[in-house]
Amino acid sequence: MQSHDLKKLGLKATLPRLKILEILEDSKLRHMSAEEVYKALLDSGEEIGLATVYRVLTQFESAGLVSRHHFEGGHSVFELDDGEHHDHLMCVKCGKIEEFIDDTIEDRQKAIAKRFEFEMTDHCLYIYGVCPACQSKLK
Amino acid sequence: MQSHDLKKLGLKATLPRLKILEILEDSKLRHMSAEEVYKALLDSGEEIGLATVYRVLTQFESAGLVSRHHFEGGHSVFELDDGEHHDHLMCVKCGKIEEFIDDTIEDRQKAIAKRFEFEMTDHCLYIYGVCPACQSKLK
DNA sequence: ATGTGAATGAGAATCTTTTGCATCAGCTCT
DNA sequence: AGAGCTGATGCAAAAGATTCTCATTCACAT
Repeated sequence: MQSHDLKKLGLKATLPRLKILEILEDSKLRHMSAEEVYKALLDSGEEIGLATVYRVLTQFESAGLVSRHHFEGGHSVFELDDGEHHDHLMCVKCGKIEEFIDDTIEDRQKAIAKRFEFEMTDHCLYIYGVCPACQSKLK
Repeated sequence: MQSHDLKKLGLKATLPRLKILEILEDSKLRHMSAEEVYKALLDSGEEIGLATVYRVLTQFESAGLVSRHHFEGGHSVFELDDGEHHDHLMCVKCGKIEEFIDDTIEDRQKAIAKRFEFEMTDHCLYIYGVCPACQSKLK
């Protein structure tokens, strides 16, 4: 992501914003909490305040750059939004996350929103379970 | 719910637990935050501490009596669990919640968990949108 | 009725997120 | 490149949600 991309979204291309984007792009974790982003910034030698991380992530969310999820723990995690909607499958033991898309489910959701006459703005599906690796460990 | 039902679940039939169950059963809100349960208790003249409300709700969750959801706001809401799984459709303007079940979606979810070899423990689907009433208001 | 371990209440503590405010840094216009 | 306006940042304090500590009380088997 280049600075002019931020500008297109009406956001000044400041150093904190660029660095946070960089972290989100480079991290092997696709889903990071604000705290994790903050720690990653410190690790890469950037002095950026936690409050700024929260502010920037929220702005990115409004701009459609990232999406925010509330998994079972309660607190927010963020992931870069590539424009492709997808749903999540999460291991309740180790926290591993798999992503998937299912057109049948997407269609049914639209049908349901229509049946209740809701104008759908968003939707999310979380499946929780025990991943193969953790199943083996338990034996 | 009678006191012997709590005992069956391995929970002593204490006054706070009985009162909290009563609130959950009687409230017109199917989904209540801990704070809302606490206020309802005060309104009905019960002196029960907020910490107890949290503890009891968590115990009820473990016992399978209630389920906990994290809607977009982030904080927890609880609803009595009648054993019937269902999903949620929520108005982002007024907070109104509709419930539904869709067997097709349920089946697809199982198929997806299987494909990733996850042992599914739970799942939830939230559809967010604007309800009919709020759509009219906006015009 | 009585004893014992579990449950409660009150407040402190913790965790996550937001906010106020003084300072600083992008960006636009010379 | 320089000046100024405006929004962005950092820090610390605040706020909101939830959990924990611990002394006291209560439910219930005996």
